[in-house]
Amino acid sequence: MTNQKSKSKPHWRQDPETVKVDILEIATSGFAEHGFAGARIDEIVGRTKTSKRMIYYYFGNKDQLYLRVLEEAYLKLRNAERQLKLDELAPMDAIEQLIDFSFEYHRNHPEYVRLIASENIRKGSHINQSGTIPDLNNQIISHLQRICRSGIDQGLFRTDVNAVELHWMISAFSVFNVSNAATFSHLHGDALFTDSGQASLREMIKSTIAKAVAANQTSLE
Amino acid sequence: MTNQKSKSKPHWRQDPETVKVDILEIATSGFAEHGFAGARIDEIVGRTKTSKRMIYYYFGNKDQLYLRVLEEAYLKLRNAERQLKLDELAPMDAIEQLIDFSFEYHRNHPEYVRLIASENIRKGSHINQSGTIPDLNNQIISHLQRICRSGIDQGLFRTDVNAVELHWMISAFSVFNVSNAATFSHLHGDALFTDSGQASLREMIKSTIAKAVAANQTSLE
DNA sequence: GTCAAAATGTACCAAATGGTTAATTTGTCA
DNA sequence: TGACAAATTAACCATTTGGTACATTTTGAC
Repeated sequence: MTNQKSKSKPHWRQDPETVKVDILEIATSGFAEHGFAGARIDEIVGRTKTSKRMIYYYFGNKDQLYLRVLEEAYLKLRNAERQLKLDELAPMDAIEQLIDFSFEYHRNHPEYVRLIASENIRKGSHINQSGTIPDLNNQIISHLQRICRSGIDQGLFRTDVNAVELHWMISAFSVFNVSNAATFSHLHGDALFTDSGQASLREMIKSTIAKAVAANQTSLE
Repeated sequence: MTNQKSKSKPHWRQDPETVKVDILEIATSGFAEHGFAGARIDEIVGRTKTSKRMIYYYFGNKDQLYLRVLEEAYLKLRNAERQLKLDELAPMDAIEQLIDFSFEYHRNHPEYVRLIASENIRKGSHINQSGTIPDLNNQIISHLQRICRSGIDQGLFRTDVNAVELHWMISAFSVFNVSNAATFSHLHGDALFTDSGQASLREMIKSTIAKAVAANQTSLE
């Protein structure tokens, strides 16, 4: 309505960076909302400040756009993860803090979980083409390995704790809690998904994993 | 090539049940493979013995077909689950057997996991319209409740174990193991997804959950 | 100021896709 | 046996969708 259409000269400023960020953000929510196949380029464009042409200009096609979105999502998670100061903590505290972080991060970034769910439906066809993503994810494992080593050395952890298995467990809880919330709460009620339900779930997870990694305290056997 | 095209009269027999089953089976694999949005009616039809018209004749449209596929998948899981004779077992054994079952069932029926993953991307929009599915899923919870009650009464379980939380945990492990296998194994290696890796994962889950529900054995506190 | 390269807008397109129309055959039962 | 409903085939359609052609404007270097 109030657009300056009367001006004879259409007038705009070049701003590649902002355009790219804009596209990437909207595309993230678009793909997260509907999955890769369900997302619509036109719908994404509609919510963008720019035109469809720009998506193809900067990102090539739908697949490449999705890959960039995925890479960005992984990058953000691992960046946040890196800011944790786990090495200063006692091993068990470090693990509990990591669980807290993981649980809350996934919960607060459902778009990350959904992107990965969609990627798994595609059997990882996009992630396989990424050069950057695998590197990022070594961090968390080696971090966990340091913690495990330390816990074992101090006699606090079972000697056979495995960092990858541990990460698998923490991820399973954190991811499932978000990825399957819709069907689970529909089938079994939403008690677990209220704020207090989530808080107690998180505590349960921590104590569950703590018991799983803890060395046997009894001297039996 | 060898089709009887020369015959002037096209010749076929009516067989509604077989047609419906055929469609449902192929549709299951189609939706599981590509998700709801990614599945293509034409592709499904192509693998069917019947024609596209039949899908619409019997199932109405893509959404309703998907709903029927989903319902069928839930039905099969709960049917299999019902055949477990858990009530005859000691509480802890019952839980471990249930974990074994759940873990293996999901692993052997990835299409079930994938259908639900897709359904969650849609935020449960289909499952919400099903009258049959919610009923089915009460079974497992009440089953777990009996086990928990029994375990608590015998002093074997913590008094605050919660059947829904327990089901949440078992599901989280069983589902994540399949739903995120593609990305997880790409990022962290496939050691956990070989036969022996899966077996040890399963054992770890059982002992982890066993410790989580077990009453404190020490009389400290 | 000129000019080429980068950035953007507008209009358009071919293919894919979910769904339908119309006609034909099969089965059933009075 | 013939009429009528159920089952099935084959061709067709409107819309959506990812992607593009082409013109135009902005920017920065010289």
